[in-house]
This record gives sequence, structure tokens and C-alpha cells, in this order.
Amino acid sequence: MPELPEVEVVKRSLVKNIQNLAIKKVKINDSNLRYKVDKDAIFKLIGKKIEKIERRSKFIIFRVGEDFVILVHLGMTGKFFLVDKNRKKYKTSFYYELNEKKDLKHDRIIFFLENNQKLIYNDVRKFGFIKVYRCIDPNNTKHLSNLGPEPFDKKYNYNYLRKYISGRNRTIKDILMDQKCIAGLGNIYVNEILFASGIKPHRKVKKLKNFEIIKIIKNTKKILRNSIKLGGSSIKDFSSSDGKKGAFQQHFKVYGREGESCSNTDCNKRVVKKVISNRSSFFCISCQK
DNA sequence: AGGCATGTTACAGG
DNA sequence: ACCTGTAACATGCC
Repeated sequence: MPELPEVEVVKRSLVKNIQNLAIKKVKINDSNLRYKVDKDAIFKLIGKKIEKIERRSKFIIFRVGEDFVILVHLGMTGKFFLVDKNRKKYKTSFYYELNEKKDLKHDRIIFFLENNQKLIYNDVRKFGFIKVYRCIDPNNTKHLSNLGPEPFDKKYNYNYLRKYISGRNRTIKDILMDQKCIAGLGNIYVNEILFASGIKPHRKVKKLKNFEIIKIIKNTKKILRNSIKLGGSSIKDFSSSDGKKGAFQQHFKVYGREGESCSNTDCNKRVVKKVISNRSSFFCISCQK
């Protein structure tokens, strides 16, 4: 999926472009997303204004009217497109490419907004969802109520992580992917954080040294912050019309780089791929202990 | 043709 | 009740 940095970039684009616009009409092309889209609930949004757009972990929260909330998760392939009054289509992040012909098929829900603007939810694999709540603090929904702290939150610090891992017999990769421990990380960034920290993904957390816990926290914040600054990373099959590879290939040091030489200058080993808890892990056997 | 893919969660077993 | 691992979801790309 889009992980936290990509979702943050999408959110910023939405804030900039459609916050404060009213919803005039909604068209549902396919309601079979991860959860069946509640049409009645969506149609109640008509005539209401999008007051505020926020992010929590990988979720996007739209506050609509007085007491409505749209909770969106992009799943693996969810995207938002914007169409302006001149019918020009825009993407909200660099993490995916625009392909008007192919996209059409996967435009699942279209919000017609004030000013002849459109907001399109597009999702190839349909692992994402859109849920509408009324009079509910989204933080009380099952999706948000069990999330750990945001990576940029002061609460995500040495004492917190040390306490969280104590008594657990799991690998560090597992822990960082665990949304209850820390919210917003996924497979790509966890691989990157562990490479930057010099720790192999399958290391058991009980064997982590204190200085390594500190490294993990620092690198988490640093890598995510940097990725947001770069506009979020691209998905794997991203390539622009001129055939250049996307940001995905440019900014990651280990993810997707099986067989390539380790990017640390004094290391001549190659990046190894290994499946750990069902997900691909990439690491350097020499630099990551 | 078969394997793989950014995520979440229901479920089973300990 | 908690902890952990596995499978499933839907679709396209290589």
C-alpha cells in the first residue's frame, strides 16, 4: 500500500485542492470494495461541505458537514484523482502514475463537488474502503481505536518501544509492521528502516541492544520525513511516459533490490531477499546484524 | 502459467 | 484473555 508517507502526500493534496468544497452529487460505479459501500450513507453527504481532511496512520479522514465522517483506507492500490473545471485529471501523489484509459475501469466512486470539480476514488484490487459514519469520533471506530502512536509523535520514543517489546518473542520486523505498536509503517519502509539501523529483519526483539532501539526510532522518523519531502515513493510498476523508472527505484536502499550490491560504500555484498512472516524482506547479510 | 505485489483482519491454535 | 502465524480478499504485471 501506500504507507504513511504516501498517504500523507495524498492528504496534503486533498487539503490543498478540495477542502471547503461542498459535495453536489455522488456516483458509485462499484460498491464492492473491501467493505460493501453503504450507498444510503454516502448519498446523505450530498449538499454538505468537506470541512476538514486529516490523516491517521494510513487512513484518511474527511469531516463532512456538521457531523459526518468519511473514513478511507487505500488498501494496496487505492488512489484519489482530481478533475478540475476544465476536465483535466490530476493525481494526488507521485506514488502512482496517471493512465487515463486504464484508470477508467477502476474509478469506483466519483464525488462531484462545487466548482465543477471531481474527486475520484480509484482502486484496482479493491482492498481499500470508504465508510461513512455519523456522530462518531473516527478514533472510536474499530479501525482507529487500536492503533499505536504516529511515528512523529513524541510518544514514539525509546521508553515506549523498549516497554512494548519487553516480554515479546517476535522479530523486530514483525513489531514494526504491527500497527498496534506503531501506526503507519508497511513492508517497504520497515525494510528501509532496518537497513539504515544495521539490524536484520529476523532479529528477535529480546536481543536488541538499547542503542539499536534508539537507532530504529531515529531512522523511522528520518526516513518517513524524507519520503514525505520527496512526495512519497512510487509503486513498483510506476514508470513515466518517457520510460524512466519512478521514485520507487530511486530512493530505496534495499527494498526490491535483490542481488544488487549493498549501497554502503565499504561493503561489497549483495542484497538478499528472504520471506519472513509471509512478506518479502530485503537486507544485507554483512551490514545488518 | 505461475508467482508475486504497498495491507488488513478473521480465524485457529497455543 | 493474550500471543502468534496463516489464509483470504481482487486484480494485474512480469
